[in-house]
Amino acid sequence: MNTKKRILDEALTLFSEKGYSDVFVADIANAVGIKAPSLYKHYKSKQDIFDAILDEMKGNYENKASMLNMNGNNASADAMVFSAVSEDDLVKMGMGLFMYFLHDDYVKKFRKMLTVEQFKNPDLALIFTKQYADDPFSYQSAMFGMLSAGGVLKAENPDVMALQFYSPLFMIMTICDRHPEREREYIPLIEQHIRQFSRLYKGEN
Amino acid sequence: MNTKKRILDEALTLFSEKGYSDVFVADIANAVGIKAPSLYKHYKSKQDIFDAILDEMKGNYENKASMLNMNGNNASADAMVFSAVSEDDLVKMGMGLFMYFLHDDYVKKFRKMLTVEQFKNPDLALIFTKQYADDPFSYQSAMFGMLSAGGVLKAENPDVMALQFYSPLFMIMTICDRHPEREREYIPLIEQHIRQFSRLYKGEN
DNA sequence: GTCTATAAGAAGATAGAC
DNA sequence: GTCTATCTTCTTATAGAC
Repeated sequence: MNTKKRILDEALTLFSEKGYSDVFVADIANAVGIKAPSLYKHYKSKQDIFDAILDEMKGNYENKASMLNMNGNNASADAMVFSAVSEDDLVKMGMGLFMYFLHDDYVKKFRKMLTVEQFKNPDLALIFTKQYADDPFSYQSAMFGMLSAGGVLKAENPDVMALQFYSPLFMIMTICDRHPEREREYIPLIEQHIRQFSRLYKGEN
Repeated sequence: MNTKKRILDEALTLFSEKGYSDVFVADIANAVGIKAPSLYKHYKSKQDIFDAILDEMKGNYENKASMLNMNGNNASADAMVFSAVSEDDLVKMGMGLFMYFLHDDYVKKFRKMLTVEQFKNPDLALIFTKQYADDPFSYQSAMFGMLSAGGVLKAENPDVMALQFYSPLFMIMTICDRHPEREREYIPLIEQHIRQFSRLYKGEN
């Protein structure tokens, strides 16, 4: 891989663990296998590296979001697919979403960087909330709304349904970011949650 | 208030917003209203201030946890209190917990500091998970278990019930930490969540 | 594009007067 | 206990050879 791209990858890895300020230009260079001054041939400053990571992410996100049907723009189309949703379908969808967010290396590192930088940088706070709250809520709320309207699920507030479906996934993801070794303990709980959710909301038509 | 204590308060405020590394000794001194060198008469280093904040928190937590019945040690006693729990009781308990966590100035600042320092410091990661996951889960799981056993709520997995009850509170708290102005939008959703939860799990005896 | 050498400045901490 | 002055170290960034 070319050096310019490798700098971004190593910098993201370091920023996600130690935060922007505790990563020194020499650390990034060392991870790439060059000396610090060489790095300035590729980026004009440390801040420039950070900005390039953000730009790269913005390019990636819309693609991934639409791939995962997470952007809330096409929920009505997706609801057709889910109109005959079973408990197993919901488990598959929820576990797939959870596992992707939790294990995709790039997604995980970027989320951890957002986590530790969010209060210093309002832009990152907005990105975090959009990617991990607003977008999932908006998509899932639309989906549960359709499923309720179709009688597949009970006629309850779809915003609340989305909150109750997604929050456990989000919360356990944050725990696993801190303690990857506890993943084994929590994965079964996620599946039990989704099955219990499905049972509780099963329509009575 | 004495200077030694004020240093801790101002340092916590700064650490919670900017993280340990981006807060300079001069910033803390300035917030207190003294010059940086004076600060070394009270603490021997910047790290010493951070450690003192942690020690102070450890002294506070057990008291507050037992006050809030959050430590999971006396759930059986509390379940008696809740054995005749109504939807309004559950709303009161959930909203009280949420509002306390979200608005208590000290609790909020300490949580934000844990958030931004968690990946650098394994001790902080453990404290975060204990205070915001393990302790609430253990208490609530015991409580819902009792309420299920007493027929007040359906006989479902109490660990999952605790996860589904508490995760939305936790997740919305993290959103409000980033965007305090969105609190007005989310508080009604929290209440709707608790009422919907209560209705879904209401026992059929 | 990578290196060594180094400038420029920031930040933690100490010395010593008051 | 607070101050001014200062030391030391660390960190970003540049200069210039190869």
